[in-house]
Formats: sequence, C-alpha cells, structure tokens
Amino acid sequence: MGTKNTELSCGNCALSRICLPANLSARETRILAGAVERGRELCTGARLIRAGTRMDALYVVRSGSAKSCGVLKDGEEYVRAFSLPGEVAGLEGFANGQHTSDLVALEPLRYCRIAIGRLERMMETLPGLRREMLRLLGQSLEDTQRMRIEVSMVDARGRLASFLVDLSRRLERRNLSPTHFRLSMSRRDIARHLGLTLETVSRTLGAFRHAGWVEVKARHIKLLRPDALSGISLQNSGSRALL
Amino acid sequence: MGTKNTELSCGNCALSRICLPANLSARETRILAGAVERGRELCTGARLIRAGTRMDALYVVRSGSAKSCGVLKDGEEYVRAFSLPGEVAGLEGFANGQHTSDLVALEPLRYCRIAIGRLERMMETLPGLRREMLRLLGQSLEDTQRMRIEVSMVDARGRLASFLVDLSRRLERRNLSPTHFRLSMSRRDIARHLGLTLETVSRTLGAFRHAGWVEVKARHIKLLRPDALSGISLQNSGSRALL
DNA sequence: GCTGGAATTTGAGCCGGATCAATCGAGGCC
DNA sequence: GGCCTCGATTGATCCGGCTCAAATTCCAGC
Repeated sequence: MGTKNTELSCGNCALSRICLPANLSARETRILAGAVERGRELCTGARLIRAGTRMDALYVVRSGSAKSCGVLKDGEEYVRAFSLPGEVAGLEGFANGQHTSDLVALEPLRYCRIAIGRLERMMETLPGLRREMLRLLGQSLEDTQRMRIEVSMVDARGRLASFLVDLSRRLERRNLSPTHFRLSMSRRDIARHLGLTLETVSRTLGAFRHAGWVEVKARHIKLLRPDALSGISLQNSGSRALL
Repeated sequence: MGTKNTELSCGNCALSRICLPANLSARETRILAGAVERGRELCTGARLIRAGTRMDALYVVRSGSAKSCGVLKDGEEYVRAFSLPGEVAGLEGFANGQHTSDLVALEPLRYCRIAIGRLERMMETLPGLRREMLRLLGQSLEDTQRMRIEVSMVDARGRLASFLVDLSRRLERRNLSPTHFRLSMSRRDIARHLGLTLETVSRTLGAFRHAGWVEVKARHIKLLRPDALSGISLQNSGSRALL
C-alpha cells in the first residue's frame, strides 16, 4: 500500500491547492499526508461508500467522479451530490457515525482515504486542520442549503443552468476548461439530482442548444454563453451572491 | 451582562440535554458554560443574524423560535430553516466567516451566544467539544441533504406531512407535546420553506383535516394520526430511515 | 365589544413539467 | 465493420400545483 509514500504525499499532489490541505501550513500538510492512504483504482459503478455502514474514513476524489445516491422507500433513486477531484465525500457521516448514502464511481476513480480516528487525533494538535474541517463542513452545509432553496423555487431552466454553471466553476478551480467538458453522469442522474425527469433535462438542454447557449454532443458539452446561463440561474455572475 | 452567571450556566439549563453540551462531560460543560453569553429578549421580527455580516458567534435558541431567511435576486423570499429551542443557528457561516441569511425571531426570543474565537480556542483542549461540533455540522448537513431530496422529489402532501412530523419530533425531544402545538410561522413561511405557495399549504392542510389526520384552528394544530402523516412522508415511521 | 387590516381559506382556470410512447444515436463487443 | 443494447431525443397528452380572485377568519388596537 504505502510504497514510496513521499511521491504520493499531499505536498506535491496536483490537487493540493483545492483539496483538504489547501489552507494548511507546510508542517500541517506534512503531518496530514502521513495519515492519508491512497486507494486503488475503482471501475465505473463500484461503490466506495455503502449506506448503512460505519463511517470510518473520509474520502477525497483524486481523479474521476462519483455520485452520492440511494433509493427512496418508493424505489425511486435519488442523487444527493456529485463529487469531483479534490472534493471530500462522506461528511454527512459525522451526524451519527454512519453513512446514509452510497458513493458510486461514475467513471474509473482514484481516491484518497483518511481514517476518522487519525483525523480526530490530528485535530487535537493542528489548529489549521480544525479550522479547515469546520470550513469544509460549513461550506457543504451552505452549498446544500442554497441548492435546497434553488430546487424548490426555481424552474427547470434555472436549475439546469445553475447546475452547469456550478460544474463549470468547480472544473475551473482545478484548472480544467470551464467551458468545454464531459458530463460523466447520465441525463437520468442529472434529473434525479435536480428533481426533474430525464426527458425534461434533455428537452431543456435542447432549448439551451437552440438558443445558442451551449453545444451538446452526447456527453460532451461546450458552454457558448455562460453569461446567459448565469443570468437565469440564481447565483449572481459577478460580485457576491445574493442567496 | 454576566451577572450571576452560575444560575444561567449550561449545567442546570433546561435545554442542556438537547443543546450543544448534550454529549459533553461535566467538566467540559462547565468550561463551555463559561464562554456562553446570554442575550436579552428579542421581540417578534427582530433580526438576530444579518446576512452579509461577519460570523463572530454561534447562537442557540433558548425560548421562542426563528426562521433563517433571505431574498432571492428576483425579490422572492426564501426560508432555509426554522430554529427551535436548543437548536444552534448560524453554522453555515463557517463556510467563509460570513452569514448568508438573516435569522429572524418568529415570536419573542431568548437566546445564548458563543463567540467563535472562544469556541475555537476551547476546541483545542476539549475533545468532546470537537466531536460535538463535527456531529452538529454533520447532522445539519445530513438533514439539509435529506430535505433537499424531499423537496425535489415529493409532492405537496408528502412535503407538508414530513414538515409536521419533523416538527413533532423536534418538539418531543424537548419534552413538549408532539401532537398538540402552535405553528409559530405563517403559512407563507411554511410555503417558502417547502417550495410551495401559501394557497397549496392551506389547501393541503385542509385535506389533512378532512381526512381526519389533523385538527387545525388558526396556528394551533393537533396531530390526530401522526402514523398516517409519517406514512406519506419519506421518513420511515419506525426503524431506521431509508433515505 | 367593535373595527380595520392582515392572514387564511376557498374557488376557477391555466401551465410547466410529468407521463407514456416511439424513434434515434452512440459506444461496446464480437 | 456491423450488430446490439442502453442512453438520449422528440412528440402527445395529462395533471398537480400555481396564479388570479374573492370571501372569511383572526387578532390588535381602540
């Protein structure tokens, strides 16, 4: 497992600027890196987290992407969130030490793992890590609350526009093209995530295409008028968000 | 401000079993209590937190209730959450040190205040407090994620049923009647919270009344068939939740 | 108790998105 | 390359909840 841990260490990871250690000191990052295990590559559809199991670690996507999802009692699948490289998954497990949703790879996935026990022990001595964990949880909470409002008060066009703009921003943060990217999730996953049907997602995407705002070829998408998309989404394009 | 702090201390507060110190040791509770300031009573409509301001404290509702709300860029009001006695508000401010929504009293409100600086300092030496803060944030995240799915995939009846069942459970935890209580928020607030219109909330409540599931007189409500309400909500009545 | 304004209830009609259904296209496998 | 299967698109119809509108109830202030 841990062969040549130095070359895998957080310090020289391409994601270090956007990952957990982003705001830690060099010393803190070094200590954290010692607790980070690297998982082997999972293939599409594999479950990294299983609902109902004990939460014994946090996971960070290293490459690829995943959806956190589950099944409602009526049998409908739901999709809570998508995880991109550098993003931490499984935080809601802090609630009672159990995971409540699955985390499923949408494409071949590499990840890092931080055992909860070690994380909590490190929090005792690393003030930066304490602050970062609070920030991380606070940010997830803020994002989820904002999305909750959005999903409940905005129409299909607005939701899909927001989704695309959000994806674009998250890709931009990790130095990938914010305007030309691949949707690793199916239309059905997007629909389940936004509280729509796949038909509506497809139709709305079609409407954006006809309006000349995007170019869609299967799962590849190019944002031609990101400004127009931000315009109908709830987030303010520039300045600080009103929501 | 801090006159006779002992009689107000967390240790002998009626809410201590459900509030922040619920899982702390006696020693930890004592130390935490030293950092808790008690605010004076606010009247209905007063703002305890203002969006855009620096997050310098966490707030705990001591008596009364509040809504965390704001205005969308189209002028529509949204309601992120309601806060009941014993519940901590303002956690999403950890995201970037700023509050993003207002916290407005729905009725005369008493509260406690814990300065962030002192909280962070105490987290260094109190492992129970660290664990409790993670649990609290994790729980908020989990709850919000569940509601996000609910609001996006469940119809008006299911949403309102869930809302009532949730309220009932939260009241039960603080030893208030889970079946006969007062709705401190307006129909409009409920609607904004659930992503409905006030007319739909009113009509659906009427439907529950005709079905003999509830008794509604203005803002007083009595749950006659909580089992029926849980049945159409997403949460499983017994055992562990599927969602 | 009376009165005015706000909150709530109730009604009628409409619309966005769901549902049902059929076709089209893309990627994987041989 | 060609087949085959799943995903995506497009079309037609339906319905839950929204909108607009009116009546009623609640509550605060006098």
